[in-house]
Amino acid sequence: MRIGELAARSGLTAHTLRYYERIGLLPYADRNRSSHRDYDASILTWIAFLDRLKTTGMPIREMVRYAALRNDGPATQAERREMLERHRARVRAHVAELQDCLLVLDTKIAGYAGTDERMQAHDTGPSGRRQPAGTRTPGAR
Amino acid sequence: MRIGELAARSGLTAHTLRYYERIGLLPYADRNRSSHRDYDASILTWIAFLDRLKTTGMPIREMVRYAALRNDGPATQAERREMLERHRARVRAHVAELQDCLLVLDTKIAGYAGTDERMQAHDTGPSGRRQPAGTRTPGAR
DNA sequence: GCTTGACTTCGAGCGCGCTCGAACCCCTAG
DNA sequence: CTAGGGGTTCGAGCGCGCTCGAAGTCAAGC
Repeated sequence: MRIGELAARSGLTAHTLRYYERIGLLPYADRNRSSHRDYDASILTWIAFLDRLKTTGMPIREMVRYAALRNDGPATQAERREMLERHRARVRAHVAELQDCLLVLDTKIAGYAGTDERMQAHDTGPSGRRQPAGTRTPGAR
Repeated sequence: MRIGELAARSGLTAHTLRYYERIGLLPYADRNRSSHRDYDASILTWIAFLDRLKTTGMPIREMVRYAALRNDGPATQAERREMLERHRARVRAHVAELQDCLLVLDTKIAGYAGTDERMQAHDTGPSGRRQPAGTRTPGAR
């Protein structure tokens, strides 16, 4: 597989794939006689994993470190495992934080909903309330 | 409150606070006779909310847009609400994606754990396993 | 034989979100 | 009167993760 096809199948651009090779995220690819990169399909698995690390916010230099360890063979497994465990802990913490923020967003949005109701009530006159007033969360901004 | 104290209480630097004012994230602060910014404590609530938006990955230019709408008064409430709803949807999707990634990480880490056991079994000989294999939770989060 | 298009290397540039330093001002305490 | 510490504006710089363009090579199809 050449770089164009890998780009299509991985969702990265050819530019990015070359960049990743340059910085050591992807192993140096074999070249054919025209010095075009010739990829094995198995690289897709690795790229997919890198994508997971990226999505979860691992900095590139850390991914590079992981890639280097992987390259160094089985002796580095313990260290790789520790890296992933540390990373997992960070991601879990981040998810918890996001869920916290989601609650805040919910409250805020509920506050706007309450305002809508009051405006609607105003528009349609004192007797025109469509929703009971109690729907609004009192502490909402 | 002057900028130094606000910095201390908000966790941002004075440099960042000035930057935020410059780009419109924070309202233009009143200056005292020495042209030092003089903040009201209520600004802390707004900064805390901005922090939530930032944590959840809202781009600054969008926060600036939100801040501008807020500044324009009640007429913009519907639009602000929509912004927050769209943002909430993105955050929820992102959380789901992260949870997906966590499963992958779990699997990967479990794989390394399996290797550890095999290595330990090898180190200590066929009869020397320290932990029953069943201790390992295969699908653990 | 020529065009086309996918590739190569190389180095510069970009968008984001700050971060920092220079040069200056003002207030207070010793 | 002076030193120090906090503030001011302004514009440049930085780290990250790409992104892009220039200039050249090569193989296939007309």
